[in-house]
Amino acid sequence: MIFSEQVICLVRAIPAGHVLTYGGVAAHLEKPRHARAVGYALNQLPFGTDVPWQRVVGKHGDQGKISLRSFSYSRDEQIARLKAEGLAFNPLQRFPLADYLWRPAPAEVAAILAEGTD
DNA sequence: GAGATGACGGGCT
DNA sequence: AAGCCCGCCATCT
Repeated sequence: MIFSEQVICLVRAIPAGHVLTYGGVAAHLEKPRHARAVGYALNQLPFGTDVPWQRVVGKHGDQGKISLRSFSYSRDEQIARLKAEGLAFNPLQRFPLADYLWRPAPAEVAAILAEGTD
């Protein structure tokens, strides 16, 4: 299973109402410096995919932020989806990561990746 | 195989 | 506080 497949597999397992940062996804895959590669992997998702890509956000200190450099969906679209899942954004369109970060146990992550392998 | 690209992140200005 | 720069890596050309 190549890196981008692991990324998609893990992102699909993020529960509604929770988020992961790009670097966080990479960290769970035991490759903490692969944040950019995570973004690259999500970029390959087709429009209308069932993968909850909106749950992967940028990290800005202790705040989560939707700051896309280029993306087919609009920034508002991602924020709207997250609000629908219960996230409360600041006026600055940011939110405290600590309140919504998904924290799966390493064993749980391993199990999720194992399922994806099939 | 070498150079360019990108849904990143941290540090410095 | 907002932006620029640079290092990071998987992929694409």
